[in-house]
Amino acid sequence: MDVPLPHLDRPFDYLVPEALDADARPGVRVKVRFAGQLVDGWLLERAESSEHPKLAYLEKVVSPVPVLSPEVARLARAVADRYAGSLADVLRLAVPPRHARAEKAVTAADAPPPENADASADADADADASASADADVDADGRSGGRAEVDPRGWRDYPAGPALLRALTDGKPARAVWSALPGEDWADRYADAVAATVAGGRGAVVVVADARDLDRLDAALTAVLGAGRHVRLTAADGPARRYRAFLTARTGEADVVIGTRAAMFAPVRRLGLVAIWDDGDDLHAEPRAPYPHARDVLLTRAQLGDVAALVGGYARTAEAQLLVETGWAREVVADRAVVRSRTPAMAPTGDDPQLARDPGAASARLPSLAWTTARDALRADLPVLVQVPRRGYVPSVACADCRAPARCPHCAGPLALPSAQGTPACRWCGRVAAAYACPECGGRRLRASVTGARRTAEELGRAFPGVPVRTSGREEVLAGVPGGAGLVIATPGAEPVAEGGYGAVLLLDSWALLTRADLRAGEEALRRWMAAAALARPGTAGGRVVVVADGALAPVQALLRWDSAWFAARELAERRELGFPPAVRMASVTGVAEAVADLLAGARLPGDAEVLGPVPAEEGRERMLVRVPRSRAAAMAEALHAAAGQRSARKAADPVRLQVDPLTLF
DNA sequence: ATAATAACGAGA
DNA sequence: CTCGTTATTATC
Repeated sequence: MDVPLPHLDRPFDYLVPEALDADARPGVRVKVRFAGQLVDGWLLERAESSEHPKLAYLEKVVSPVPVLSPEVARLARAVADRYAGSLADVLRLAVPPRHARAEKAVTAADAPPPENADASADADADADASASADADVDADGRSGGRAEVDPRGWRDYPAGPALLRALTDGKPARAVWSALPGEDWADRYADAVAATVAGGRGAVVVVADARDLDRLDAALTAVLGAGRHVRLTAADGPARRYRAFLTARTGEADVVIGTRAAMFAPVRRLGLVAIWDDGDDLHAEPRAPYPHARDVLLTRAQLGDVAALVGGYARTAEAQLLVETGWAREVVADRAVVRSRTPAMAPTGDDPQLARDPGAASARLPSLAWTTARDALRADLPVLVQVPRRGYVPSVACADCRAPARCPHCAGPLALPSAQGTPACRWCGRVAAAYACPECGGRRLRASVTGARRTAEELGRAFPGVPVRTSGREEVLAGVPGGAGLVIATPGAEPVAEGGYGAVLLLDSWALLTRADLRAGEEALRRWMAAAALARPGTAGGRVVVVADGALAPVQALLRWDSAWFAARELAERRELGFPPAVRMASVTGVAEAVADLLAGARLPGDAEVLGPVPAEEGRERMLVRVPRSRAAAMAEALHAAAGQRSARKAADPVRLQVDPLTLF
């Protein structure tokens, strides 16, 4: 039933009228009379009999195309359960809205045996190159005794060739991959997909944004040719999206790549799920029940005996957990290879007062950063400058060592209610009157508001006569030429430079590191590594300057190019503090009475801790529930059931449930 | 939204 | 005790 009410989150039985018998197959969209009105629904399965005494008839089959495959139906149920959500909400994410014209075009081209004509004169003059039903590989998949995929690109990683072999052999290998700097990750993913396809199976690959998707698309086209894979992304609009979806559903394409809209893509004989850069917060779905692409894909792998590949330059704490629990194996390069590929890296002091360097016209670049950039430009090499975007949440940090201040009781973030007030915890509300920094013993606190106001002009003035390009929110550059030039980019928008950058400057790290966020360190490292990966190796003159204290752990991890070390440390710390992914958390947000009401009705597992309240956006508050990972399912079930009770009695004020919310503070 | 069902209270 | 009215709850 396509209603999001949690108390209706279960199947209902209907009679199938004779006339609809043929079309009423599992997976089709239907309309049924429910509580007097016509509602949309999904036909999950046909049964001989029903427990229910008086059944109504199915009103209509919306379309005979079974858009919900049994595999995806099972996955959607599992995702709903994990996230304390309703199946209907997940299905809304999993199956794109029907587009009748696109459906007609695809089924018309599909129903008669393999026809080459692209009959979509009506659809649009779409340059849908990757979806064209071009014919050298046919839909029978098997594509027989195809030679093994050349593992050359994976040879830098001792476990790499074995991974490709396992994929071709159809084994459910699970890998956490740490990419080397300078690695062409899209080519490596294309190898993995090709290896899977060579074994007669399909693949789903999810990336964070359109730029990564274009890169992967190009790499796959080079390896597989056009027609074998299809792009699935919400940015393509409803018609194209639905069309790509159907192309996968019918088995015409057995590889689906896309942004998180693709995570539920119905691929036949699925053999591999993969995600690139799983730390990017674009992988978190912003609509209920807020599933994360990594978790959806891993659930899919788990349910279906499917291989999984989680890769990035930086490793997340979640990926580290997969490694430490033995669920996945790490695929990493030897230290010697890492050293030979890494650009020369150096930290430099970041105190704004130090920036009054006589050589730097802009007075904002520390001298090491300035000279490094100058040298690269003189060598006719491009220089990348990474500048964080403005608008990070202000928080409170130790005035002496700048460690974020945490509550001694529950490790929540401290905040200063007023300039001269006493710091208080934003989670448990306790006042931390006698706060002493656990790092350095300092007793003074400061508000860490970031004032990063650097602009391209400002930096351009520091290097007169050098062409300056910017890449950011409004306009993202995919690539820049190899000669001398300055590129100013915000994190995630760094263009690839031909031949690699001669220098990469990472500025304003302080703003990244003091963010009131559990993932601040991990996120800073992720962004730095993504930028540093674009530099030439040190042996070819590539240099990276990070404007940060070299003693800080994320900086250390960058200098050594060792995000596995950092992720392990991070995960250990989260175990200590009781933070995800070491534990499972859920947040309950709404007006105070509603939140209290829901929690009062929730039969939470005995060892659940309830933290809060914390003020949330206007008038609302937020409570956090924390359980050991072994109780995760029970917690989700209890919260979903409690939400069901409330919706059944039509409680007015809505409550938002989020399992593993992206931000905790 | 609407129908069934349970709960309740007044009057016979 | 029964009937009529009103809250409650399930909705194939």
